[in-house]
This record gives sequence, C-alpha cells and structure tokens, in this order.
Amino acid sequence: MPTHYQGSNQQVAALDLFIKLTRASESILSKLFKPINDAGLTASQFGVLEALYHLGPMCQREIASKILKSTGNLTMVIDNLEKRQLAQRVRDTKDRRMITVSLLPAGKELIASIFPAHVERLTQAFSVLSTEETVQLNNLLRKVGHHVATLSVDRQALTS
Amino acid sequence: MPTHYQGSNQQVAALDLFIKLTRASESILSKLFKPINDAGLTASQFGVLEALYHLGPMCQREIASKILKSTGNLTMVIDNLEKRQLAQRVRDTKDRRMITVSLLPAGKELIASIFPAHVERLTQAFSVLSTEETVQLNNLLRKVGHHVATLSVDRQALTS
DNA sequence: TCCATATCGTTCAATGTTAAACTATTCGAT
DNA sequence: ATCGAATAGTTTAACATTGAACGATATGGA
Repeated sequence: MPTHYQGSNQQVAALDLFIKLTRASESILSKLFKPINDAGLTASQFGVLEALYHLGPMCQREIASKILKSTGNLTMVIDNLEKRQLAQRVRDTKDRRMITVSLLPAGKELIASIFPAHVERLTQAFSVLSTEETVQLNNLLRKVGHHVATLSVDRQALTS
Repeated sequence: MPTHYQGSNQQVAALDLFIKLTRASESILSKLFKPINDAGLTASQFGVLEALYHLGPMCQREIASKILKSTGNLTMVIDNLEKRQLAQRVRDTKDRRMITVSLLPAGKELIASIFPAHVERLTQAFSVLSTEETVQLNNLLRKVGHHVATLSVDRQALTS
C-alpha cells in the first residue's frame, strides 16, 4: 500500500504510518468482532454490555463517555438493547433527568458467555509480539495519543 | 483507562494494548478529520476523492477495495459526490457492467486545496516520534497486522 | 449458440453515527 | 423564591455501513 504522494520524507513517512495504524486497528477490529456479530451483537451493543458488566449500572452519559460515543447515539443503541430485553432503563428518583441503565439477566448471560472468547481472540492477536515489544507498542501509542490530544486547540485554530 | 477484567497477565496486557491501539487510532482520526468535516467533506468522501486524485479514475469496485468499504456503501458515497458535482460516473462502453468514476473540476480543486494541510496535520501528529521510533511503530504494526490477517480462517472456525 | 456462472453496481433493511435543536429537570446566584 | 444557566436524554436530518437479494451484463464451455 504505497503512498502516492510527493511530499517531504517526513510527510510520506507520516502518511504511511497513519495508514498502517488505521489499517491495523481496522483489521483487528473486524476480525475480532466477527464472532460477536455472528452472536447477534453489534460492536456498539457489545461495548455497552461490556461496560455495564464490568463497571456496573451507569447513566447514559457515563456510558457515552466510556465508549466515546455521542449521547444521541446511546439513545439508539440502548433502545435496541431494551427491545431485546438485554438491558433496562430506570429513571433516577433523586435526579429525574438521569436514567440508570443496567443489565437484565439475558444481557448478563450473553455478555458473560461471549467475553472470555473475545479476550482469548484478542490475546491470540497480540501473541505475535514479545513482552518487550508489547511494552514498546504501548509506549509508542501512548506517546502519539497524548501528543495528538495536546495538538487540539492550537492546531485547530491554526489550520482551519 | 484500567481494564476491569480478571484474567491472566497476558490477557490483561492484550486487552490494554487493544484499547490503546483503537483509542490512538480513533483519537488521531477524529482530530485529523475535524478540519475536513468543517470543509464539508465526510471521511468517506475525502477517501474517495483522494483515491481518485492520486490514482486516477477507477470503477467503484476498485475504489471500494482501496478504501476497504462495501460496494453498497460506495454507491451511496458516490451518489453524494455526484450531487455536489465533485465526481462523475461514466458507464464503460466495452464492459457495460462497469462504471468509471472520475473527478470533476470542482472535486479536483477541493481535494487539491485540502490535501496538503491534511498531510501537514498528520506530520505534526507523528512529529512527536523520533525517526527510530517511527520505524519501530511501523514494524510492530506490520507484525500485528500480518498476524491478525493470518488468524482469520482457522481461528474463525475454532471460535465461532 | 446457449446456458451456467461470475462480476458490477443498485437496492433494501437494519443499525450506527453525529451535530444541533429541543424538553425536562436541577442548581446556583441574586 | 425565582430566574438563568447547566445538565440528561430525546429527536431529527443527513450520511455511513454492511450483508443479502437482485438486475444487468459478460464470459467460457458444452
């Protein structure tokens, strides 16, 4: 997948790295969620169930921030989980703006039955890396991630 | 962002790495495409225009394989580009099943005006890494990417 | 020539996704 | 106490995304 762009070496390297990063991520994601999709869950639904399973009941805004989605999106995803009796909404009595979402038995069973195999596949996927390489990758991603988070305001203003 | 899961060290490390990888990818993607969205293009539209810009006219199936999307999806994205006079469809006269998609002047101008700044932001994003670190990250991602691609058939059968 | 098969693109149904406008509720400052 | 600001969730419009079914076209072999 060569980059068809004539720029400086640094620019070509950045484009190349960007493509590799997103492709690796997408490739892992699609392979990983195939069995989950086959089990009848979308990635978003899985994300919500997993959050509720490991962190306990939460309001929708909390879930949204955990899985990095908009609250409007959460309304739809949880609608679909409710239709299938996998989760439930309970209006908070103290603060009636909030709705606490929790797993129903069917949802708990489902996520409990799916999650271990998911982790196993994930472990398999990264098993090609040595312990040291894992640490390296972790550090490099953290470095880039933090840097990009920093860029936001200044660069946004400069470049738009 | 701790992992709330009790598994083996290897499993916890894999989960952690997976989260970092996808978050880094998503974080870079969202920052990077913000200015492009502001310019009135979605990520998919940008992807199609960029492919046509750097690789020349192509049929929809080729575009789909370049940007890793389904052909059904391409129909919609190109519909939207056509509506805005950014690209055009031309039915192939030799093989009437195919449609060659090419840039219209407005599309060419738009992508030409957007792409350099895009590359610059990308370069900025990765500028936090040294040349050596860039090579490292590249190699690690290639390693994982290739391995995951390999897993497909066997694991899919085993785990579903 | 004719037919089975493959290929290209479209359509459909279902779900996801966001930003923005909106409703209901709460909270804080005066 | 009241009113303006903030917060939680919903709705809407527009676009994305896929898999599966489908129509049109091409191709190769009988």
